[in-house]
Amino acid sequence: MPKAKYEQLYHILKNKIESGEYPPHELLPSEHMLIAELNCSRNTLRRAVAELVRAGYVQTMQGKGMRNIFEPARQATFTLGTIESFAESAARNHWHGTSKILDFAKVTADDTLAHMTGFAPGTLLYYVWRLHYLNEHPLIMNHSYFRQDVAHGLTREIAEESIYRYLEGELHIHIINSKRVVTVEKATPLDLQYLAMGDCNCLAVVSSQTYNGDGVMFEYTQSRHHPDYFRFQDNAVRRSGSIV
Amino acid sequence: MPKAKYEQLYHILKNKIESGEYPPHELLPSEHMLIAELNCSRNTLRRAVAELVRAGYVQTMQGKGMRNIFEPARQATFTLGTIESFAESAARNHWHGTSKILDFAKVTADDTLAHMTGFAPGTLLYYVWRLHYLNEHPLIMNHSYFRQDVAHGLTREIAEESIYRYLEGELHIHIINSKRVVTVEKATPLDLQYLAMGDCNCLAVVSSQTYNGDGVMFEYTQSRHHPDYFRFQDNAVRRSGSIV
DNA sequence: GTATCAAACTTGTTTAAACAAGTTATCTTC
DNA sequence: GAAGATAACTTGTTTAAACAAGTTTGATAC
Repeated sequence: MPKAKYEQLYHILKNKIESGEYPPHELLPSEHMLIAELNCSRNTLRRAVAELVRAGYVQTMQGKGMRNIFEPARQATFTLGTIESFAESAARNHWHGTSKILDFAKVTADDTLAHMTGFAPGTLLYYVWRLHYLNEHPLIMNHSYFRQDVAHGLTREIAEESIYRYLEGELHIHIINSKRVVTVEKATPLDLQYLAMGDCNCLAVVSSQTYNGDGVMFEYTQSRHHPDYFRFQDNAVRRSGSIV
Repeated sequence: MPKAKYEQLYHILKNKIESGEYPPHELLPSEHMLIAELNCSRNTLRRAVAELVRAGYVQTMQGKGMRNIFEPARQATFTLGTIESFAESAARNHWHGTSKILDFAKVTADDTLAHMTGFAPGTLLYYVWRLHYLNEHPLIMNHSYFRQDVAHGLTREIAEESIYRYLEGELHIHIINSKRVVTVEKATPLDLQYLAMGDCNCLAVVSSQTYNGDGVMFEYTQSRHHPDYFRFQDNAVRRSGSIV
């Protein structure tokens, strides 16, 4: 449960939109009415609305109002490839997700690795090679590198369970920010061997750099996804000629 | 040039970060100092900073300050697949981009098309089939559908030039919002015929629904990208257990 | 009836103030 | 010197007010 008031308002409005309490493609009540209904200031309401805009739920129009542009996902939505961990995604969709560690090692970043990951050369790292299964099908292969000084004490046994539960629960690391790049790459022999690709010879690759609460990048992960089960959603807002 | 003050501040700070005036991985001046330097209120500054956070330039840390986490793109960055039009992307990167219309037609959305695009069945549409070249190489194939009542008067000749220039310049349509989904699909015979795929048999597909200033979806485009030249960037911010 | 203007809406931007909460440095106390 | 309290920072949240700007409604004049 979020403690900030604007986050609570965000979820209240989001739920009313998703449940259809606010009719699709119609205008929501005006700011004035929502303020009275939700008992908040205009600024706080507007902050909640700004997040709804960002998430693609409503669109505001100066002088007119805000329109509900939410549409329920049309297909059974596989929303992998987000900042959610695999365990979280699986739980949210009531899937049976399991993982297998293929390798766990301590490495030092050489120039090649440093260039690929963004860590400084010489950085001491944990390397974790994981395979994620969904309903017994191998769908995602992850190559992860964690800074040893941040993810202190990480072991193969912990990685078997959930790395993020250890980082957040035990080490109290706050994961704040994640820069991600999605590309499509030719499948390697390793991909073909482990991912049951069928006759596809390419896969979706999500490279992410993750920062902790101190602003230091502590994780680089290259996530190689079976193309049939990869789906990446985004909502872009354009205003006054500039793209955000 | 953005007229809003917070957008000006955003660009001022963004430029200082990109140019290295603020040292990488160091703290920026505090809000207090930036307010004095930029001659603005705290709220306006914080709005600019919030956009820098979203764009992945800085990371704020309560009690500590804001850290510059910008890193210049390491490889010569092909950043296609954004909300930018192909013409805009090409111009920004000083590339020679050309387009070819393969088909232009007026169609009516049947149930299948309606299901795929999100338009209501029976909607009158323009269909535009385009091929985009970068330095003479065919890289992107677009299947676009525009509502006839919104993109009124669109012709094949206009599409040869720039559709968005017509929509924004002539019809004064404000493009506000674009919902996008990235997937990886098996290449069709059409893809192989037009896109010079080499030995790849998959490609990146960006499906987008674009809304105008009235909140009506007026465009659906399926953009099929040559895998070697597809790159999609994103920055995710996670806070207090919820993902935004 | 029609056109025009004005009033009453709507959202967008900016400033100000106060308090909450997390971090760092300093000073005190032992 | 070490520990702990305190003061002085930092960013985070909330409220209030005023004005700007776009849209709709309705009254007025013709």
